[in-house]
Amino acid sequence: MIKFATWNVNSLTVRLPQVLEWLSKDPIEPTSSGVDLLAIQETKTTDDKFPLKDFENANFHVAFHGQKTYNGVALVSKYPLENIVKNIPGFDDDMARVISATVNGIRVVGAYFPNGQDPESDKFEYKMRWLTALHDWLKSELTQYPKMILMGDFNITFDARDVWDPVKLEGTIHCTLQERAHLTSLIELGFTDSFRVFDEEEKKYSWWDYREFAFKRNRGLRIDHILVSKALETQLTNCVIDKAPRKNERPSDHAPVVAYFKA
DNA sequence: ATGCCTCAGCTCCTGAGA
Repeated sequence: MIKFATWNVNSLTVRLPQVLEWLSKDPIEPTSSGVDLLAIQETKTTDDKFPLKDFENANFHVAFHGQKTYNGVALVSKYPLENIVKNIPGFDDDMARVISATVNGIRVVGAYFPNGQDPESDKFEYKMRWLTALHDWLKSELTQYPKMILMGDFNITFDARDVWDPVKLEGTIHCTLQERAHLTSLIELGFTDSFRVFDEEEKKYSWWDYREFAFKRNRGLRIDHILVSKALETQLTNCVIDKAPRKNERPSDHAPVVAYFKA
């Protein structure tokens, strides 16, 4: 059994105790061991301030790529991380959004997709360019690494099932046709949305606004995803969103997503 | 309501998140 997870922690400095606690046991079976690899987004810390020792003391290998105030990604793994690559090679970007490594023969790409803010904004235009660059890069990466997992905070919903009020939010950020077309392009490279292999229910989300008691009212979006390549999908046995950490006293606005694989 | 909550930082307000 191999367990891979993704979690936008909204500041690793604030969430470190929760992350270490969450890593200590399985999200479904508390008596079972914790995940083997966690992709973290929004560490919001520079590399010199990354809590390396805290993870090493807990026997984890880590790879991180951060910056001041915003963004920042990391991989936390029980197994050594090989061939670490930061960001999208060839794409000029001053934001720390992607980190990749190979673990047990599986290529792992952890990504914090741009938010986009508003479909009319410059940030949305950047999001579109970033998505094109990611697609083109992964197309060639897949030929080199048939077993690949692309996971993180995508900041895109697949369809109405991923949106608490699809009518009200139609065409707004995370729900536009342009964003979803890019997501479809990624899928067409040969990826599968792990969550929908097992869960076809509506109203299952990975993010809830801090305001208006959105979590309590389950007004959320499913924007955190684990995509697996065809060669890896044969090993996929389950995928769940763990809402438990969202109930913590000082939670991230995102919940972690976990995918399970047979060896 | 261009808000509501949370986080970081050139910190007592602002930008960004989603």
